Amino acid sequence: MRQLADEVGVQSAAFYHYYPNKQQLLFSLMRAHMVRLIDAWEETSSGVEDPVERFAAFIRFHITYHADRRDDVHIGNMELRSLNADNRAVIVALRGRYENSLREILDDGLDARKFVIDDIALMTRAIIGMTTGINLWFRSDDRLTVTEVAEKYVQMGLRLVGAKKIETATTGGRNVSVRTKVRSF
Amino acid sequence: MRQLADEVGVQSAAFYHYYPNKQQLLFSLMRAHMVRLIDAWEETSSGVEDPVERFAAFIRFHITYHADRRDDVHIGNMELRSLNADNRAVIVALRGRYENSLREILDDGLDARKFVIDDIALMTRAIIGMTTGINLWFRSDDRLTVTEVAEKYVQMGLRLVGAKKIETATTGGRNVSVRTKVRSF
DNA sequence: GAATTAATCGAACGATCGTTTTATTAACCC
DNA sequence: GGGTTAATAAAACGATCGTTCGATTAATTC
Repeated sequence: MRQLADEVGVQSAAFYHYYPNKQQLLFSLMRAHMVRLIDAWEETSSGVEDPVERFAAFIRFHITYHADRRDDVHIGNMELRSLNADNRAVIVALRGRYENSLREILDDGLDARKFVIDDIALMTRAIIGMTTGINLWFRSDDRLTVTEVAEKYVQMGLRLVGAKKIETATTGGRNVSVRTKVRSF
Repeated sequence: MRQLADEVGVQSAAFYHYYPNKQQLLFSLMRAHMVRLIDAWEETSSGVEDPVERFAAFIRFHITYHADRRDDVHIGNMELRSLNADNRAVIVALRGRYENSLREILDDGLDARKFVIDDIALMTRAIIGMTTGINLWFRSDDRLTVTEVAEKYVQMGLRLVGAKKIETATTGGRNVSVRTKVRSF
């Protein structure tokens, strides 16, 4: 708390005027993050109807959002264990709501026979896992920009759900297929 | 330290006979875990030559190992930040070695024209992310056993790397395609 | 502009932290 | 079986933790 207060330029006691304790402060931060995430996706996705495009938009959104707000996401993922049972349940529920929006896309795409998916629940988790992993390694000064990474993940995602290659107006028609075979790790 | 000592049934001071401090204790645990992981994979994979089968074996191994040793893996992933720079570098290097073994499989499969991959580095990370995410949600009393989950992930993985469906002697010829469309989340 | 409330400070509280000290018991060696 | 080393215990150390207290300053209200 003293460290946080320092960074804000205030005494640690001042915090307790706004939050009853450390737990509540953390919880507020995490809930605010989740709400922002959900809102941002709903805004981004509004108007995109086709399941395939919606799916592509989701991956694009998820990756860029996670890359832009590394700290929020990191705390959101790592500090779940520091929440008490009640607070954790709230955050987990919000996360579930977010992940559900992906699942619904998969459902719709399946109904529209645009996707070929064996197990929707698993596919949802696979895609969330695949795209969230980004946060562990992505640095903006790497060989690829966020947008490039996102676009490559969209392609991988489409393959994963068994969609035909997307003919894109949204991505500007550049159906990139650059072969960047880099062996160094 | 007192809590750990309690669980071992000993006084906290006794620990300091074996480890100079808490940092070293954590580091030893994490390094031991990584070494076990790498060794286990090398044992499992020895003798499997075909890139496609090797790839399937990797996913199968990764998932079952992670499901069996949830605690080790959880500490390995979550406590990296608690290591000092030097120790962290060692663990990260070991993790890199492990992930490299997947990358080599992808390289080989690409050379043998068994895979279609745009960006090997990204594909490696996508697969690692996708399969490691398991740990966040898998519980052994879920609707699927570890083996079933692993097999489904193998199928998703094969799709991701653009491999033709695997004609399996190793999986016992059961080319399962059960359609478990479950809508509840 | 006096009264009230909000916001902050400096200092302290008790609890807990990683670690050390000192002493005692157990195991091993020639 | 006496001497040495290994292993543990009990107690304490100083540092840091989250939080509270009492006092002071800033802002707002009527």
